[in-house]
Amino acid sequence: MICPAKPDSVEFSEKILHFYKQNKRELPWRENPEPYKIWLSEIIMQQTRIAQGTKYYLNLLEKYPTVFDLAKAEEQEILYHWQGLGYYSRARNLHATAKVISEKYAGKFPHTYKELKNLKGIGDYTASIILSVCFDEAIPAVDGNVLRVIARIFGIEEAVNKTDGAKKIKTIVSDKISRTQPGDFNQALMDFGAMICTPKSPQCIQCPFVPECFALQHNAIDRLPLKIKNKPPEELFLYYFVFTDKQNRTAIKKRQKNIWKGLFEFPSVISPKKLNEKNLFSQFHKNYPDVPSFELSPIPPYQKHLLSHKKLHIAFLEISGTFTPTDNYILVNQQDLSRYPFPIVLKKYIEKKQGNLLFTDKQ
DNA sequence: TTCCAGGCCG
DNA sequence: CGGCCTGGAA
Repeated sequence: MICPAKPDSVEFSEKILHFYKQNKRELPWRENPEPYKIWLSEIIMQQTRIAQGTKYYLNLLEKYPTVFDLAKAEEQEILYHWQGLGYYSRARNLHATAKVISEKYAGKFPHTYKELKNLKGIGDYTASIILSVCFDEAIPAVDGNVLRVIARIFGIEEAVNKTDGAKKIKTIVSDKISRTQPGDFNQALMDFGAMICTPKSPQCIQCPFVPECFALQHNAIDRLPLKIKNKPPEELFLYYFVFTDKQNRTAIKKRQKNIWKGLFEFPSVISPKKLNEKNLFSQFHKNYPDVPSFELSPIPPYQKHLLSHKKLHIAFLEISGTFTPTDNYILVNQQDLSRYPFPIVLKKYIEKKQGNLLFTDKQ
């Protein structure tokens, strides 16, 4: 007896591929998908909106047309081009992997999941998308969009940001994935999630899965996918000391660890609690005993800056005086600050300050 | 003003 | 499983 193919499996894949054919987003790295471009774009697009990431993709591809160019570059230069994109470990890992690809693999990306995953910055999702899009391997690439789409259509009640829920979803996609066009299938699911099955107010009116969608039938669109909330971020007070000496120089230093690792910052005092001027001043001199004493002006208003796990309150103290460089501090001319990679809050502060300087110069 | 989305690493 | 960043939406 002949066993008919599971109708729903064929149908799911056909529906999503049909959607993709009609609605595929035209993205620069999709035009002619080489592994280098797919990899570069995927690393950039992790945790990033397409609109923001595309600018960085085009710029980085222009600066580094091949994996060899990227491998040859200085890490600091890559971080410079990465400024403002956040999650800077992606840029450091990008560089490390470019070196491995160009040296160990002669510039060609490996074709196995295991080898790809061993490369820094390439996790399950990115390995899978490279394999399916570039090498036609039928392996599911599950990103946040896919988690949402599958959780809704198939009624997955487990939290999708926990191992159980994610595993369940991966199993479903493994079953549904098109064996003939796995790359298109994976990208189709993500586009569908980004365009139709959106986090808030999804466009169910345009959805081809209305008849079978669990969430729609059970009035669970707002409930699914379930996510367990993280604990609220810890508060942190960050005091930056922006020195201007007689030669118009400012002290900066590369961060060695934790937040913004690899980027530059000013001498600082960090405290879990708000400090008054007296405590701040003594804390500063404890951190930098060699720096001559100076007049401390009142603490200016704090700027809030939210990270996923920390709530920063930042104050910039502008000091007229000399900073004696200790450990890795360097003295940089004010107008050259923009050559160094800074976190976005500092970059904006510097730009504003330089704008002010230009303005006062013209007076 | 707050809330939230989005993969990888150690 | 906690740490890592930013900008856009609510």
